[in-house]
Formats: sequence, C-alpha cells, structure tokens
Amino acid sequence: MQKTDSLQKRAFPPREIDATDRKILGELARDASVSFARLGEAVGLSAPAVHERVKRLKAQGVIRGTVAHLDGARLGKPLLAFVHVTTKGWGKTRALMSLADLPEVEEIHSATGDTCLIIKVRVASSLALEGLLSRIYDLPEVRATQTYVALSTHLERSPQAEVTQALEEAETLR
Amino acid sequence: MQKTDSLQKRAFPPREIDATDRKILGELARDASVSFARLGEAVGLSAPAVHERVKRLKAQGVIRGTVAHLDGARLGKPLLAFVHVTTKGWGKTRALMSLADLPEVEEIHSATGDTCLIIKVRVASSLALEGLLSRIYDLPEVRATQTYVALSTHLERSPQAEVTQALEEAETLR
DNA sequence: CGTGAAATCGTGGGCGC
DNA sequence: GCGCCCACGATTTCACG
Repeated sequence: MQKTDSLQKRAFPPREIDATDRKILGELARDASVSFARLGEAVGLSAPAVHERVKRLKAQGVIRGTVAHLDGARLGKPLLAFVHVTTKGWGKTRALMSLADLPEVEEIHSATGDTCLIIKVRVASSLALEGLLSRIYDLPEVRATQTYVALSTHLERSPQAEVTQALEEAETLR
Repeated sequence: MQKTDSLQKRAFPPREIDATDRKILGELARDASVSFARLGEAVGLSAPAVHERVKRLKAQGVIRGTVAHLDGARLGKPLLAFVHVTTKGWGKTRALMSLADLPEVEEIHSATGDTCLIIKVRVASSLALEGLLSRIYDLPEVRATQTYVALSTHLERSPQAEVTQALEEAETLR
C-alpha cells in the first residue's frame, strides 16, 4: 500500500477505508442526525477529525447521500410488492428504465434467473398496483410479469458498513 | 373527519399531511442534509415553520429517521441478491427473523406467491452468498430457496412522498 | 489529528393573522 | 391554529500548530 500512483488521482487520495471509517459509517447508516461531536466520542476522535473523514467518504462516493427514511404506509402507500419482469431479448431498454420516473417505483435491478428485471414498488392500493402492472404490460418488450406482494415487512434498512467474515470461510464441509 | 377525539391523542394532533408536507418530505427523501432555511424557501415557508412541520412529521412516524445511504460496492459488498425462501408451515419463526442480525441482510418480507419470505442481501462475494444460503438452509423450517442475483442496479431509493394519481383511475378499458 | 475561533444553523418563545 | 420574527445556544467548519 505504498504505491499511491497511477489511476485514482482524483481530488482525494486513494486512502483505504479503515476500521474507524467503518465505525463512522456504521453509526451514520443507522442515524445520520448525530452531531460530529457525539460521533467523535463514539469512535474516539475529535469533531473536526470525523468531519474530515466524512467529507472524504462522501467525495469517494462511499456515502452516497443522507436521506430521510419515510414510512410508506403513513404516506398512503401501504402496499409493497416485487414485480419480476420477463422480457423479449435483453430487457434493459429505455422504456423500461423510464419506470424510474414513477415515485411508486423504488428499485430496478437486472437479474439472473428466469426473470430479467426485478422491480420494487410501493403503491396506494391493489387498484394502483393493477394500474402499474398495466403500464408495464403496455411496454412492447414485456413478455410476462410475476408479482410478489409483501404481507409484512420485518426488516428494511440501507446498506450496512459491517461485513460478516465468517460467511467467507469454511464452506467446504457441507 | 371532524371528529378528532378518541384515540390518537398523542403529543401531536391528528393533522392531515397536506401538499406542503409532501413537498417537504419530497425534499428530505432526496437530501436530508439541507438546512431548514433552504428547505423553507423551497416550499415557501420560514425556517421555524418547516422546523415545526418536520418535528410533527417525525413524531407522527412519517419520517422514520434520517440515515446515510452507503454504496455497497465501495464497501466491499458488490453482490446484491434476492432470496426467496419457501418454508414448512408459516415461515415467520424466530429463527428466520434472527437473520436480521447479519449486516448482509437488508430486508425481510413475508410475501404472497409460492414463496413465503423474500430476503434482500448484499454480500462480498459469491462465496459469501453461498455461506449465507447455507445458514438459511440450516434452519429446520426451510424447505427451499430460490436466488436472484442482481447484475446491475438502475434505481435504488427510499420511499418517495409523491403519489401518481393516474394509477388509481381508468383501469376499466384494458 | 487536535485546538480554537468564526460563521452558520437549530430551536424555543412571543406576536400577529 | 399556524406561521413569522427574533435571539440564544449549539454545531459546523475553517486556519493553524
């Protein structure tokens, strides 16, 4: 890790994400409204020091932004569903991507398996879900869809900073 | 809706979420790091006024919290997958819910369809994914799983405040 | 990375509509 | 009831050692 040359000569040096960074990220992923002072004493640093790290992590793109986590049900969208879309040919067309313009659509992933696209949607009612599905079906490249309605949500959070090391090990004895 | 009596006599009155609230929520869902002053001029209100509304929305639970949105790939977890779990009997057992302790697990939903549980996971490698699946299979109530690996993500955001009214209407002519 | 200072912001009370 | 003005305390954020 001595060679800081070559690529990645952006505004910030190619510094590694160390344990302190991960602790900071862990806190911010759960609650980004803490002050830098409190964050500092949580990780054993002064406020300006954490501030500089956070600024660097933002510039590096590790922190993509800080957002308010809203409650879909209380906003009038109590129905959460995952829609699997099977397309003709390769499904990554502009028309399908334009579904992102709808505020009901929260995620769009290209996926393996017999489905090409996985879309996470949150809507006001089963009627609204039907309306959304009809829009999807209107697209010419859509061959079929399969919808899984979430009956209850037990966990829903943003990406966590921690990694479970044990998952990478000792898979040989199954 | 004149009757403000009975239950819901919490610290905050059962005020409706009006258009201004939705504008505020829309801003905060995209970027919660704006100052109240800027938020105020975005929605045509003074800083203390927005502050009070935000306080109310938090107390009502509409704003569940403000969190940092981290980039999974840059954190060493480039592999996103959805695992559908079919269980014996009703799958909502304590053992399955304890998967929430793993930082790799981001969402757990009970779902309709031929699957009982939908789990969203983000892991470091295919080996780690295998390790996670093996943990799931170790649970006695698990009958089968089906995994969809996300090849690329085109959209991933938190619940939005806006609602598309058109989705609720005129579904009769299909 | 810590210290100190300056600018900005959050936040409660009081008034007016 | 609801929002604006004002003021104080806390926080962010900069320059320096």
